[in-house]
Amino acid sequence: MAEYPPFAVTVDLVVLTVRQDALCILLIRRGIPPYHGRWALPGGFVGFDEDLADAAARELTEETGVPEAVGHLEQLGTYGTPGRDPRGRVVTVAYLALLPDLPPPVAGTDAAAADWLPVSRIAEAQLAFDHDVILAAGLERARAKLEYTPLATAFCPPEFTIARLRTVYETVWSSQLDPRNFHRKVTGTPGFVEPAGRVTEGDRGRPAQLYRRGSADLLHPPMLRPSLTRS
Amino acid sequence: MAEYPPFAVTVDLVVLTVRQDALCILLIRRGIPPYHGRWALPGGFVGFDEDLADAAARELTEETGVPEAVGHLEQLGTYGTPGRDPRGRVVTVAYLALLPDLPPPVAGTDAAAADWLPVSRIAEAQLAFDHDVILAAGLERARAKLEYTPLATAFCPPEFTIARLRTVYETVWSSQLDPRNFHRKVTGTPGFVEPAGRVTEGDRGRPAQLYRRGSADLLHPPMLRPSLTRS
DNA sequence: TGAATAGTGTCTCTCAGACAATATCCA
DNA sequence: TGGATATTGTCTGAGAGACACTATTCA
Repeated sequence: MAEYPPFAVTVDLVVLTVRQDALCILLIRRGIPPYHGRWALPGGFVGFDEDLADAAARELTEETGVPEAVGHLEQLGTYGTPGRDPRGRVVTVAYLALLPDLPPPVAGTDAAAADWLPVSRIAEAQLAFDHDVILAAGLERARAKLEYTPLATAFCPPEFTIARLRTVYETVWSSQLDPRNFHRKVTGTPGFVEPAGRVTEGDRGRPAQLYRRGSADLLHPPMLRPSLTRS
Repeated sequence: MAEYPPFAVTVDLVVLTVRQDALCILLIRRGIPPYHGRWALPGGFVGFDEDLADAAARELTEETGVPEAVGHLEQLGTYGTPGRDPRGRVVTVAYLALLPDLPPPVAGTDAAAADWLPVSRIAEAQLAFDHDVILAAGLERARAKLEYTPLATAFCPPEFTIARLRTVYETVWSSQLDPRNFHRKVTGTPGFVEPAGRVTEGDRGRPAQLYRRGSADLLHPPMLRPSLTRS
């Protein structure tokens, strides 16, 4: 292998959550060059004896403190254009994480600060490296996956109401959904959710049934984005 | 960067085509260790100043001789489990290529032989490395993408009949489709195909209109796999 | 003419979307 | 009681699947 050019391999994370009716992403403010002071995706180098998915899970836990079983983590794509990192030839494997709303993150060792930012305000943020491209891919992946998988439940706590699930869809898709049709569709899609047997308390209005994530990993029929329905 | 572990980065290709009503994949028989004599995905090391997609396109052209504009090439996923390559720490970025039927491939420099194998017979083939996992991912990606994109046209020559497009779907999905409903659906989906204005000649039966790929890159409504319709 | 394939029309069933109506809580 | 939210029911239109029927070629 000595005759082949050495690459550095990193993982970067697009960590999304829904908080206060806004789709938010976990970013760190870089404390070291390059891009010192800029917002960037959390991430880091892959250990020589470490699997890629393990490295992503490790970084996610380091940055957020969430146990690995919570939420959802999947590979998003790999970015390796020469020159994307001024330090050398760095190929990064991007992962997408979907998490329920969490307490504020702890700053990692190489981060001056870490915080949730609404994705609607990312345009002003001037992300480091090619992280704007990676983020865009993560957002589109998340929006698409809500259509045909039950991954919206990854944004929710273990038990949640249909209305909570609906706000997840509305937030990620930036569109309003009819509460009545949504309710019928979710409960009518086999394996999407299953009743927890309990109800909410203390809110305004009629108490809502609580549900847990179901066993399906593919939705039939899928939930369709209103914006794409018109052809 | 000197303090970070050096990786080798390769690209591997899942190259699919439809020939003689069988879904086939381009494989090379390895002429050098490791896995000497085994079938493997075509691929190779990424140049130090080369973009990942460029490396994939280069390998594809080297192995098949097709111009880059023909067919479809997209990133599939990245595989980097330690130990997946006995030569060292190799991370491979897999790409998926969909091509029209082509003349037999030319053997590359590091391949004792290259040939199209029906995917139905891959189980016996004992692929090298973790290429069976990568192939499985490529097949599932291809099957899924036929549902909501016009990529079935990538398996066809520039001008094709609806029946030809239908055999592509039937071959990739391993299921029979009603010719009449298929015709109505394809021609009724805006941007999927556009008439070329010519018809076939010399075949049995009524001549068929020829079509070209349309401008859409997403199908609304999508084509749905019969096997998944039942829920 | 008959076999073969291309393409159209029709029917039914399911489902998405609009929205009325009912249920059950809190103030 | 009135406001708010949850949940169910009804209607309509679009589209999928089944399949009869017509169109056009070759042998």
